[in-house]
Amino acid sequence: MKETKSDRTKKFILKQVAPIFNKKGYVGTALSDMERATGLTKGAIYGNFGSKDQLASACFEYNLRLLQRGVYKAVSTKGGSYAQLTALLEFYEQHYDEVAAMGGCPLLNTSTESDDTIPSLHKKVQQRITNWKNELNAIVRSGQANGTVQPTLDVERFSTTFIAMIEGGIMLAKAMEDKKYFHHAITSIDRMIEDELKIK
Amino acid sequence: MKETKSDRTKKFILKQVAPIFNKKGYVGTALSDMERATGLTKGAIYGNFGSKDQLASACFEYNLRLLQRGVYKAVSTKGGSYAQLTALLEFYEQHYDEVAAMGGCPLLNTSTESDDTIPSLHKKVQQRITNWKNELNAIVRSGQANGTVQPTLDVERFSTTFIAMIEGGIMLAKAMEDKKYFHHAITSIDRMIEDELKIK
Amino acid sequence: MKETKSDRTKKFILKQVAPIFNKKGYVGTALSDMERATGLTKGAIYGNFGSKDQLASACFEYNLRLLQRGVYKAVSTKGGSYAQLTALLEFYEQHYDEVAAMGGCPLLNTSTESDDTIPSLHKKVQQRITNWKNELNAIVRSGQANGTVQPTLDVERFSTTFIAMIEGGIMLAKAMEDKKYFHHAITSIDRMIEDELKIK
Amino acid sequence: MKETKSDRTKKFILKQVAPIFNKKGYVGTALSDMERATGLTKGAIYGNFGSKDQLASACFEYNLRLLQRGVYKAVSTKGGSYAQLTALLEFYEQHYDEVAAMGGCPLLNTSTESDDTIPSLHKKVQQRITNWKNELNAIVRSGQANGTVQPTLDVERFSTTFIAMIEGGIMLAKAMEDKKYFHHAITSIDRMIEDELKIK
DNA sequence: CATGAATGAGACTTCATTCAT
DNA sequence: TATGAATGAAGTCTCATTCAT
Repeated sequence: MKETKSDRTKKFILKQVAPIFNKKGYVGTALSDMERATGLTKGAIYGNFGSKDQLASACFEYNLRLLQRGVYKAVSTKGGSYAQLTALLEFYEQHYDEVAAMGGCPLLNTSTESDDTIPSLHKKVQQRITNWKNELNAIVRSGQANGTVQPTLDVERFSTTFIAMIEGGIMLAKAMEDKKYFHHAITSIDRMIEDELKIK
Repeated sequence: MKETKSDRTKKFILKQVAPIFNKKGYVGTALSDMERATGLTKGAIYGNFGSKDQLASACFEYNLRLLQRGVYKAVSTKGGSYAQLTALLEFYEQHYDEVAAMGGCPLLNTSTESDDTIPSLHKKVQQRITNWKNELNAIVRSGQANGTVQPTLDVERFSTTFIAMIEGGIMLAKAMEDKKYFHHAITSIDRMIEDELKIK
Repeated sequence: MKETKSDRTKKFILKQVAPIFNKKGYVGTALSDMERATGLTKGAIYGNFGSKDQLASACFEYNLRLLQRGVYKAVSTKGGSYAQLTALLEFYEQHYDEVAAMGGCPLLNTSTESDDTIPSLHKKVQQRITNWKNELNAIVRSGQANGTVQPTLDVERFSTTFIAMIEGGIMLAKAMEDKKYFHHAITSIDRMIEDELKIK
Repeated sequence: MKETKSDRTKKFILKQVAPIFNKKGYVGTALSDMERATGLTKGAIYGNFGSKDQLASACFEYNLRLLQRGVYKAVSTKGGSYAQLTALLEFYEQHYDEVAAMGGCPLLNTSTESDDTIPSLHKKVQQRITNWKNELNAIVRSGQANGTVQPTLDVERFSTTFIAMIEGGIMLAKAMEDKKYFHHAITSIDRMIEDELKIK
């Protein structure tokens, strides 16, 4: 099946509009912003996505996929829980500037804006967080299974904390406009792995 | 000098409007929302605060003061770094429901909305984060001074991570609508204190 | 009868507000402008003048009286039509800068703003124009009576043209921000007197 | 290129709105007035003109073009300075009722409202006055060149006075609601031509 | 598929005015 | 008298959305 013209336009719109949504938020992003960014008319945008809502959802997923694309590559080549977790941390640290430039982590941004007000986005956020957590869980549990990770570890707590530190670290670094805050978070996750996962 | 009627009205407006700003954000909160919440007219609101901007700033500070009022009390009665840090964690955990009910942590919410778009709020967020960090630094350093805390600890990293975990934990718990995610963060901070601060 | 406090306040308000009305017009002048200019509150202004309308009327008269005060002095000391007319022209020319600084001729400004929209002011404008014209008529007719002015002159046309040139000259000078345009008008009136009034 | 729908709507809006601006002034004309006059919505008006300011400017030019269209025709068919000047005066006199009906001379109205407050309009007024004056200058100077007009005449003063009398005359006639005041001005210009331009 | 033009609701803000104190 | 506080209407402008072409 060939890629239709519509498919190409859709992708183009997403590429231009997704970072705006991430920076200015759902309510803060106007269709006029999108017209400016794409050079298309409102009509064209509505023709390709049925509503602001649907476009916002698509942008949210586009933004996340952008980040995840690299993650999979980084992790999948490694064997062993520690190698994979370390690869993750390295990946995040290496790509912080990109994330900052696109307006921060879409999960964090969308989450704080949508949780009390925009159910459709809120639901998507929940799914993504659950996925992320499950992947971390899997990595750690495989380590427990092959005896390289502390069997008594509360895996859920570890994964949750891992995510919390990444997101909290991004929030701090973005707010303070200084990536050292994110670096601190990464270092602390590393220490947590050392202190809580390693078998001494 | 007595409390004027204007003072009372201002406080009343803040009390009614601050949680709305925290839930719906700066852009998402309309003056019509405020009219509904206060029973006052736009004119009255503008008479007491000069603009949406100024009211938003005042609400941000109101929301934070609300949280901090209890914190000071909780911490100031304790002696010793560990007791103070533990008191903090206990306080946060005990008040999570309130924070969730008011729409989450104002620092987190305001930060993610304002960092790319609303300079006046962004600046206030930076100040508050800096304050919070400095207070944590002070607690830990006094412990180092009296020999109860690891002298080699990177205090800045600890405080930063502390905040990141609190904020990341709130974000997760609110997004997932399950306070256990916040509890995990608290527990992990506790472990971090055990592993990194305690002298063995 | 002593001047009451109310009288003093009224005068003070007029003095501060009248030039604003002249510059910004009736619709363009807001009560907030008046508060700023007087340091008084809306309530005080309403207490002394019952409405924006009444205050505007009072300001119109205040502005005109300001101009006329000097005119009377300048003319009344002279004897003879020519001397009086020349005194008038000299007076206008000497005071152009003041008039420009106060925002132009109140008659002209109020006239163009009010003629299609504000009956109360429009009526006052008509009265003032009529007065002005009658005074000019009287000067010229007394000259005709004592045989110093052309008896065949159409006095009404002369007086009308006199006023039209003064007002048109002010309009041009203010619009072009160059008093030479007013000077031209004065010169032309002088020539008109020479050509049409003088008996050769 | 055909006339687009937008062009037609723009013209329609101008036609309906321009006289309102001329009568009620820039500040006095509200968007609601325009909605009423056109039957269009605010959105439609803003879609065709970007702001009240731009629409006001366009209306000012529309109003003037309306007047000038006839002037050119009237003058261009005549040869000789006197014939042209007389044609002008005749034209003005014949069209006074129209001008009165549209709210007076746009140059006069816009000038007195804008000179202290609306720079964009003020600038346009200056340009138009300059043009008008230059055209009159050209007519008179061509007469001087071919020896039919007094060579010693101060042409600038003549043209300036011509305009001042037209505008002053309109102001008086509109204020007094009696066109005889304008007629007087026209007659006086005629006399000025007789007395100052003609070579005896 | 995309545009151009329009809508109607609602945004933030300021207006003239009132009235208890 | 004058103030402080409030009102309700109206101001300009932008919003998301629709639909004929």
